[in-house]
Amino acid sequence: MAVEPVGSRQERKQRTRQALLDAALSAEESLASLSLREVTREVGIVPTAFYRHFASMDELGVVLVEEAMRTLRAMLREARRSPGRDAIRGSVAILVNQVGRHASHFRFLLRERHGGVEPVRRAIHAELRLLGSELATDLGRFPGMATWSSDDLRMAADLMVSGMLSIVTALLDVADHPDDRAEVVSVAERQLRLIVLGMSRWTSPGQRS
Amino acid sequence: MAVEPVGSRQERKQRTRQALLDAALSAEESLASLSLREVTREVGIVPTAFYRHFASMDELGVVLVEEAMRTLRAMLREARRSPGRDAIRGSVAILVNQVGRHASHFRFLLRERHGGVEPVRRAIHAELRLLGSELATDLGRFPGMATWSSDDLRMAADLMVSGMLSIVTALLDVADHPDDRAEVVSVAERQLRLIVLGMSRWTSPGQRS
DNA sequence: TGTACATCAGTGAACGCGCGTTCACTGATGTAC
DNA sequence: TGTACATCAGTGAACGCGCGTTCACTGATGTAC
Repeated sequence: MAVEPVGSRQERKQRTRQALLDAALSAEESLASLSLREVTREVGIVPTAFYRHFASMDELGVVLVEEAMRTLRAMLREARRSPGRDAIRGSVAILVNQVGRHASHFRFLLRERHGGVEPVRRAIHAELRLLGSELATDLGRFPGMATWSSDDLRMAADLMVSGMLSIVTALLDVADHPDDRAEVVSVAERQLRLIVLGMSRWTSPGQRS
Repeated sequence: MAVEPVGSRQERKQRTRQALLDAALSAEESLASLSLREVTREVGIVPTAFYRHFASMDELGVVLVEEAMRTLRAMLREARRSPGRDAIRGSVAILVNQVGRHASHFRFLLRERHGGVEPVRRAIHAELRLLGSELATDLGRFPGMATWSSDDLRMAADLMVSGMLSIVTALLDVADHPDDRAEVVSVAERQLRLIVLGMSRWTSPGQRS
């Protein structure tokens, strides 16, 4: 009783493509030192079949950036509409949850952001800049920050993005040591609290004038 | 008139060793995708001569981590004893200066921190943790922070280290666009100011009790 | 429903190349007397 | 100062290996009639 292949030809192609993306994402090493042959071996196809899906590993890498940034965006969207009460604790909890569920996406972004191959680095860089400007717009809608200059909003947004990334870094570092996670969470919450405290006392040029 | 080699055998060996380190440091790619042959080619020796100096590229990488961390430490030391007046502006100026002078060291640390090969990543990770605890001790000596709990000191120190790293990232990103540097400096100064403002209003558990 | 043809994801052989590492070596530098 | 020997940084040939990419192919799936 041979196993029948499932789905249309198009669907199966799509599945192979996703398997290639997943294999590259889950590798320990950076894309720069991951070979096309390793990826196809992992997926179980012959090396030459790779070209049915991507023109090069770089192209695959750029697609992975888009995929990972979609995860990051979804996380921020969730954090943004989290119920008030204790917004900081809630945001960190969402962060912990999402980093746990999509660890490979976050690991990929951090790994390729500085160490990656040029087109991938450029893609990440562009996406993070975009994220910063979106967040700046969002911050401007907060009642307490309505009077901030757009420059200062951008400054605060970038501070939050880089803060978020360093929290993600710390979470990934303790992914294998569950006992240390509580400590990381506690530090992250206090760091955010300190930043928010600073923001609450900040005097934007718009207000100074 | 042939050029005579300069220095003792030991001195010349030392010079070759440093040339290998410099070649690896200045490469665009991560150590993981840099070949031993590329490095020796750059230096102008035969590949097998590499082994007179290092057992492997990993070993060379760990030495580079030590070298780069020495630069980072020197920078922090300089910032620490910078004249008061405007400590934040002064610290950022030192950062800009050092990143300009030792760009390759900072680029190396950021590149290998997440993307690098395992022993190098581990070395960087350990060094940054150490740096954080040193800085926490220093912060505790500030008059205004004498009453902070050691936990909160560590939290603030880690926040400053990660903030510093993201400023370094931004500076390296604009290394080729001198026009954007002033903007990056302005943002960095305001971010630090915001954090210091938060710290000045922070109530450590030690004070709450 | 059946037939003839087109499409195309995956195959497998082949290629030239750069890689890390081994090994025996060379010849200038250093040391002991 | 001169001689005999030891050291050792760098050489060069050789190896087996995995790499990316080419090419002509196969055979199941899809489409037109």
